[in-house]
Amino acid sequence: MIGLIDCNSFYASCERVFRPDLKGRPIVVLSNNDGCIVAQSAEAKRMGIARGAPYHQNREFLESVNAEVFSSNYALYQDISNRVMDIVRRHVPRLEIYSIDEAFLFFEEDQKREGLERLAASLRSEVERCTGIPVSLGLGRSKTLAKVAERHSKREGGFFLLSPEKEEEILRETPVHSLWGIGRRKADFLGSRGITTALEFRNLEDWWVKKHLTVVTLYTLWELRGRSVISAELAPPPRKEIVSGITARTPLTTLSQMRQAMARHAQSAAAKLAGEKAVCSLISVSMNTNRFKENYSQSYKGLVLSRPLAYPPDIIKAAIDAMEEVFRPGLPYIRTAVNLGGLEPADGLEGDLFCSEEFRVSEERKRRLSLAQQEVVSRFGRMALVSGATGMKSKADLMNRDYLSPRYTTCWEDIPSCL
DNA sequence: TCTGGGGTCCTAGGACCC
DNA sequence: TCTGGGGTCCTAGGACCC
Repeated sequence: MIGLIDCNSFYASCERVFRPDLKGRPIVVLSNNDGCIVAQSAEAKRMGIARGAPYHQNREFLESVNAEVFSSNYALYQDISNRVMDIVRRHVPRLEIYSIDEAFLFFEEDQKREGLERLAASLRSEVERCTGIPVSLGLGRSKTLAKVAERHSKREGGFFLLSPEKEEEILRETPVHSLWGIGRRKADFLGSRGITTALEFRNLEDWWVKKHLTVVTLYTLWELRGRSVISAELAPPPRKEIVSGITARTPLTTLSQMRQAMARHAQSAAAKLAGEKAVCSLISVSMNTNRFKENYSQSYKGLVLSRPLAYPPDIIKAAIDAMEEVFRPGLPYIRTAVNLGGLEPADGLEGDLFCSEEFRVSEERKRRLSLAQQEVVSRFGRMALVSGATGMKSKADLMNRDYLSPRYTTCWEDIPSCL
């Protein structure tokens, strides 16, 4: 049996942990820049507030129902997530952390129903007691069925074990668009062929799904039939790319503004790369104008690097060079991003047999400088040592976060106090 | 005025090679 | 008149997830 544990309305629940006065009140959490609604408490969901809706279109309604609004506080959410996952791991050692608020749990084949129910009950109560976060748990024969079970558990008080005998009944009442891996486009396509429930989808023939949809959708079909084909990733797989980007409040139109923006993204991406102990061999930059306005335009440039890079100033220079090739002065760019690809472990790198002694010395110097920079940053904070090319501003400085809650658990100044 | 960000995987099509 | 075929690699774009 495979379980899926999910933190209920995670971001909203995190905000409520330190604000018990918000019990019973609708809460919404906004995306970066306070742009969209990305999480809602159960109360807000019941009022019909949709995930992904632009905040500015819902502001009046939210005020009218006395909703509490928060900017995203990822430092807080990630820390609480770590605490939740530590507790879950103590009960079920074989777990795969799937996202900030979800994990798959893998149980022995022969585990009895009563044992699973007992385990689920103690797991759920301990997580809530120790962290303040309510969680729900669903179990099924595959990851996809565990997702279905978890969704159904919301109606069953937070736990549901989807046994094979119950699958047909539950899949009949599960809309096909709510399945894991079936998004809007695929649901629309299936709907146009008269397929609206998970059961109708499960009864399709393999060749038809492969022909009209993708092989991934075929895996979803097999999983619904109880064949577990989406594998368990008990250790996090190495990352394949790193993206750093932001949507600016006011358009960037000059080359010097764009150089600084790209330097900031490149620096932040390079820091993540160092955290992964990896090097990159592809770098690309993209610049987009407002996609909701006329004359939407995007500029993109990818570079295949002649040798892998890890040294932040090298990455910053490559990003700026790529940007300058496609930058069009005067266009009102608002979205800018740097993407590092072709990631490989830094220690697996082979030296160049034919490189000069001078080159070897300079590479060694860069390596030691990078280590020193990481040391400074880890001790004095991310902005303690930055490239001058960034204009000495961080991404966070440029973001709009009007409703940010304190970093209660990760910052000395923000620790709650009753004095 | 305001409409996110960071990931993964798949597919189609072009370039290139033998 | 007729203009191979199969493999690989890369890129761009689409779809999906949270």
